[in-house]
Amino acid sequence: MGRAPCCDRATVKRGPWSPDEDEALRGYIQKNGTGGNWITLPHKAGLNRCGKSCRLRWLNYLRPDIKHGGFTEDDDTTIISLYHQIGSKWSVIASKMPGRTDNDIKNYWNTKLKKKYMTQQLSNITASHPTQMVAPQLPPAFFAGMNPEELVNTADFALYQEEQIATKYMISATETVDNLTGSVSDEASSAASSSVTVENYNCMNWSRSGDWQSDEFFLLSDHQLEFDAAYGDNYLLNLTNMADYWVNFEVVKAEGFFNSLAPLL
DNA sequence: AATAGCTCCAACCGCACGTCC
DNA sequence: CGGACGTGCGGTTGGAGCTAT
Repeated sequence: MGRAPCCDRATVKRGPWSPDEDEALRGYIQKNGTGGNWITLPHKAGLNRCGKSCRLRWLNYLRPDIKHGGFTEDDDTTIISLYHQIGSKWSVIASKMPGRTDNDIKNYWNTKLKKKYMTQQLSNITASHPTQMVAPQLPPAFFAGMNPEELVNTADFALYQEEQIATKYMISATETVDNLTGSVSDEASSAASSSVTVENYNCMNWSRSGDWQSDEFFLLSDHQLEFDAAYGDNYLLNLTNMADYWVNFEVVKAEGFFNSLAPLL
């Protein structure tokens, strides 16, 4: 059984806030503060709203000294740097940027900065990833030689799972980078201009032949970079080596390998 | 001018965590 | 100790406005 909702959705107002509601909330909080209880606040303020909705409206919009939009190049650099270090910890990132809300930064990231960041990272990858791939020494993986079943229920298993998934995508990403005949920036800007939503990246057939589409390119790059952000450059390097190996020598075996892992993933 | 596609962002949702009783 | 409750967070959605065809 799920947890009971914090308020009755059938009776409280939802959706966009009216100017009157904004004024009622602003006026009440400026006069009385939040009282440390958002659940009872809407009733006291004469608002037919959920407490969570009031809190969100105050923190993200009505609170004094909030900056909306107008992100500068310096802001971009700060956000990208922090994202690279800590990932999508929007509240932490917002805490480093006075006047900015986590929601604002998150939206800005998802609509603008993400593409900029990915383009930067892809440029780095292609610059450090020559077309002539080099077979790495074996074993290339962190967990090579270990029995996956032994990792089940251990703290490492989640990382192991992610490594397998990441490896799968690194293979595709490596192929993608190598298959690009035009410049990366051209491909990236082309992809960025078309908003592509792929609902389930697992549906991708990683071993299929044919030309790569821009959405696939970005999809793969996205995951590649997420893992990079999560585990750092060394992790990316290892995965790149793994991908090189599979792509160069073991494509067929790799497919079987991943199929055998499927029950564990 | 119509409309289909895209971008942007306010707001919602559900989960995790901390606190209180 | 554990259940109830409030809060904070990241992910996601819906729709208004904009742009391209």
